[in-house]
Amino acid sequence: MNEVVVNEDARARRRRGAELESAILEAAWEELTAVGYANVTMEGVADRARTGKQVLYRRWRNRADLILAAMRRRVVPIADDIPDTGELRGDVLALLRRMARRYHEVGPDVVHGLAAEFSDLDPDFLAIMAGVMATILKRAVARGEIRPEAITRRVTTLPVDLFRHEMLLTRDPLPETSPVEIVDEIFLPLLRARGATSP
Amino acid sequence: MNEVVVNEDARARRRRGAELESAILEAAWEELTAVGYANVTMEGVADRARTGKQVLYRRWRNRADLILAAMRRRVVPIADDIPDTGELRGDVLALLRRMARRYHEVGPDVVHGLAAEFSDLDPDFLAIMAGVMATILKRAVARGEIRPEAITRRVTTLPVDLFRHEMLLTRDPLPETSPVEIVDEIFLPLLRARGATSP
DNA sequence: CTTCCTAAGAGACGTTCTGTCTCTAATATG
DNA sequence: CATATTAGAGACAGAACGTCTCTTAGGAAG
Repeated sequence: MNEVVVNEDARARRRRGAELESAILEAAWEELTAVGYANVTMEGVADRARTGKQVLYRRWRNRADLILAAMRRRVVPIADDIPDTGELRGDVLALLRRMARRYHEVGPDVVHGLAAEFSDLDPDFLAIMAGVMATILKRAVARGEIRPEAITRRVTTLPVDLFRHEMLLTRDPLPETSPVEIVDEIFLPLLRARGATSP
Repeated sequence: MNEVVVNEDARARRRRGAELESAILEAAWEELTAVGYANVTMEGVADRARTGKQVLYRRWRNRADLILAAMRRRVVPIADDIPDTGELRGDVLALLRRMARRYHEVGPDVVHGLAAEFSDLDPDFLAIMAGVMATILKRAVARGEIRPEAITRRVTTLPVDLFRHEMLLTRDPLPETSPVEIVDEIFLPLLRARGATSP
């Protein structure tokens, strides 16, 4: 008894470099969705990828780094195309909805797990979102929708910050209507008060 | 060899009930500040409190519950006295500053650690803050500072949400000026736009 | 084709912490 | 004084971490 089934042709093959890395990240993602963020272990991922722990540790310092890398592969970079609907309201709405889509793609469990592990957010990530909003606002200024004096750092990041607060700090399912509420109830009225030109 | 030093008079005494619980929570807090949130262990707390792990597990289900309890003892309940400066601006500022004081009392490491462990916030806690803000706004309405139609759920929680976002989602030291900026740059202009009566 | 070197695959290992269990003796309660 | 709790102490099994070692596949170099 205790026979070792060698699974011959599959076992002979030995993956390397990028191919192996891909397989590991794929396995990590599967493990994530299978057992949930809290229960992902290096051993579990290694087994699923049919490799050893050492191979994982050679590439990522720890669990969090590995999971983050696995997630990054899954997520479409958000700064690549900045919404441009020809109207401020549409642009901001599109941006928030894109955030919501990402959130649901990745899954609340993973988002919360990662937010927990890293505790603070990647400053680069915050800066990227601020940059996207800055561009959107700049275009609105160019169109004459708002006056440049209305814009401050805090005003710029307001809608994204509010939406992020809602995504990360509650576990309730994200209401479909949040982006519209944030834009119509908070952001646009505020800009109006701060001297936008058009109603 | 292997002598057991009995530390006679201190060892004879056996604490119970509330006294023991107090000592444990005190020890947990000391451990927290000594080794940092991530490195607090049940064993460490038990040793520091000169008791056994079982005594801890009899009272709290796990590490997070224990640390939360230790923190709660340290923190002045926020809903007990609602700021009442006679002016909306002063009230909101006072509330945010009270949040900041708590944050610094407890310490960033602990706040982030707990936020991480629980991932989402205690819904009760969110509700309490919303209630405090609701009272502040109600008083402002009574004074004629703002019109009741200006108030929505989202408007009510706005300043607290923004400040919380800043406290929890960045690890940068909290700027002294944030409360003023949130109130003067965002919250009051928004209320003005939504039909406050006084400038 | 032969040789060499890097790193994959496999698993053992020491460590730390968790949470449970067990035993005894101190102390509160009646 | 008698009895029921439960504190104090520590052993224990289990999980997971991160390190180490060993053999050997497979690419690179001659």
